[in-house]
Amino acid sequence: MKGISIKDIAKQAGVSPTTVSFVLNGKAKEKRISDQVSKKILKLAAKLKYKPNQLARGLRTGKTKTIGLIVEDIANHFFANVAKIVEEEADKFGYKVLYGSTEDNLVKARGLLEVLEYRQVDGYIITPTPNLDKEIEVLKNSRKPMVLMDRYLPQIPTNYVMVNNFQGAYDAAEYLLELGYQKIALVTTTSEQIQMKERFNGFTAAMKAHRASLPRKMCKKIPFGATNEEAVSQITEFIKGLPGLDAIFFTTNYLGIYGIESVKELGMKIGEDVALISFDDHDLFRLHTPGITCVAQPIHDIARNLIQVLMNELNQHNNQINQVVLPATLVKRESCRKKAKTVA
Amino acid sequence: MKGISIKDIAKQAGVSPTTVSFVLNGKAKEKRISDQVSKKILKLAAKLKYKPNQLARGLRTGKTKTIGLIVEDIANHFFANVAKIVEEEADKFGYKVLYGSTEDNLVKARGLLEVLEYRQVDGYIITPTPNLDKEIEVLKNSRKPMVLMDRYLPQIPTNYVMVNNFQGAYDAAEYLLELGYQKIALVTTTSEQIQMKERFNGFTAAMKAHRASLPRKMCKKIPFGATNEEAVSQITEFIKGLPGLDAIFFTTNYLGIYGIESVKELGMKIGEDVALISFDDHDLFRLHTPGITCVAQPIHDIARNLIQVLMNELNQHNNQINQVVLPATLVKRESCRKKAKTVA
DNA sequence: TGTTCATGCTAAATCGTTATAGCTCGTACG
DNA sequence: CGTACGAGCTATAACGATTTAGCATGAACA
Repeated sequence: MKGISIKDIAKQAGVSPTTVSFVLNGKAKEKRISDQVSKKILKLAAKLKYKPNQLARGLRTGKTKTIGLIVEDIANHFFANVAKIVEEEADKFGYKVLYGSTEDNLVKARGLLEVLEYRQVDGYIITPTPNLDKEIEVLKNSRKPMVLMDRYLPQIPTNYVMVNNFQGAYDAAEYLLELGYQKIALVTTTSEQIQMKERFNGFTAAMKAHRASLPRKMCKKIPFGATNEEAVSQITEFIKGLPGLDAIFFTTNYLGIYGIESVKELGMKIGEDVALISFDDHDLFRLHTPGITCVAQPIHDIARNLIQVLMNELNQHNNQINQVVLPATLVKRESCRKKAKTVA
Repeated sequence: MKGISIKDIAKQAGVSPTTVSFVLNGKAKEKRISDQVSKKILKLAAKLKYKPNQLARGLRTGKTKTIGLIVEDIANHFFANVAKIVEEEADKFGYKVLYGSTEDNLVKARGLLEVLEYRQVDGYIITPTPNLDKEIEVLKNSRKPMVLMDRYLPQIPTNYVMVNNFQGAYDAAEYLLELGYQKIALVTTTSEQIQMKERFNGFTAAMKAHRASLPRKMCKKIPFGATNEEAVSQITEFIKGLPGLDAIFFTTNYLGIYGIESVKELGMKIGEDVALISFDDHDLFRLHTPGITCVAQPIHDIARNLIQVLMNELNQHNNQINQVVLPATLVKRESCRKKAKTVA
């Protein structure tokens, strides 16, 4: 049950395979193929439902029209949504997407990169894990089209598309202050990743700018590999140790989710006893009662820009670097409200 | 910057490409290549980090070691999780996954199938949209390895892996009755898809078996394409029209989520004024207060079985059909509780 | 008549593998 | 001495496209 090949068309049209190839690649004019012959070939191709063999084509041209997408976790709301748009956008350019999840694990990331090389993908969209620098450098030096997402490697100048983590967190802090919250805590992870650092920095910068204080004891770092239960209990203890606390900022959505659990465990009411605000949106935040205020990433824009940048690289090997930083938007829900001024 | 080919190894080893190919494909013994030569080739291959060109190999063998995964929506919790495990499991067999979302839209599904054929995937995992029968039939007749997920087409016997929708819904009904609920309603969609029908049938069967009634007016069908607001308002109206209602079963998670909103809008307390139970788990159900009881699908098992069945097809073209139906599990949370008997 | 040139097409090489058919030894056997 | 056989390897033809180089043909021109 073999498919129709260029030879079959050639035979039926009474011309050579070369001619067929020229016509089907739109080079009829350039290669001076008569309109008569051109039309005949085009008609036949349509009639026989000719589909070029991508393998043969790829073997000859060295292009697979495939891009590799490496995410942290495809089952995660943010990455799944980016992946979806990436796939749709890539499709518009005739590219398919091979994906894989790293779980933020260096070894897995290496494995994925290897498989993608093996598969001869034309370009890469990568969410780098910690310590992936060397591999990224290699990719960069071999001039493979590549764009990083969600985070970048400060030591290596590369293309990337990210949200403005600093600004997003800054806005979150300002918003809390504006509403009158005074005893504000922050929960982040021990991960040294740049995006987490920038969220932390943005938040503290805003606090400083408004002469509010964020002493060390108001900041909690949850170990990166912590289980659900560990994380929740650590946050619970942290909150317990802070009487008078009136708002908490979480630097990422899963921490925010743990936070909701912790707050409930303590019998506190979200939005009344304590305000919650988290980086990254989530279905849960939207549908929770009360809704959880958050700093949302522009998922569509991120995905679109990723493909844009990659296609740029793919089509013209200029060595200009594209670094896209997109604004985060504050999504206001009921977990933060105007606070009646209380005497400290 | 071309890669190392079999020819390079051949040249350096002073043998023919054929010999190299034999050795690297583990056919050294069979093809009577001496151990000496074998070892030399293996060493060289390792030293040069030889990676076979998948395109050339695929062109020659007709296999791409790639499978196509068609889901309803990769951004959806259930499908994203299945996709993740599918990717991991496929990797174990040396397969990569190309994916795409249909949005349950026939035209998109057709497009995806076309692209996947074009890409010469070796096998398909498909979540069929409504009316995809013809395309599935074609695939089946061309003997392409294929397995359906989440739903099947009653008219066409094919491989599939699904949860036991009937049993899951049956269990849900029994559980509600056991807890003492009496005035029970059901909310489903107008979609004619088999999995929805079976959930409906399972639920009604259990009711009948226990001589409980589920008159037509206690069943609500929400139009498939309804927007958030429309759905919520329809459910709200439905509930309003049923005084004394004490429990509601939703046939899928997004309906359950709408249901939560509706109940809240009406000022009723979940688990107290009315019990909620939904098919399909969701982060939101787990983290909601009170937690929402649901019938959960065994995501890991589903993904593992999908790959299992597909690999079976891929490796041995027996034409035996594999239909795997996995048990659903009732996840008990606080949205349903023991009800004090009331006088009707 | 012979050269030049444009037109319209094709032969053949190539990409990197795999698979079929067979070649060249040396040895053993009658 | 001839030949049959097995061991150990290789030449070559695919797979299906792209691409380079170039072959006919006829018209134009000197």
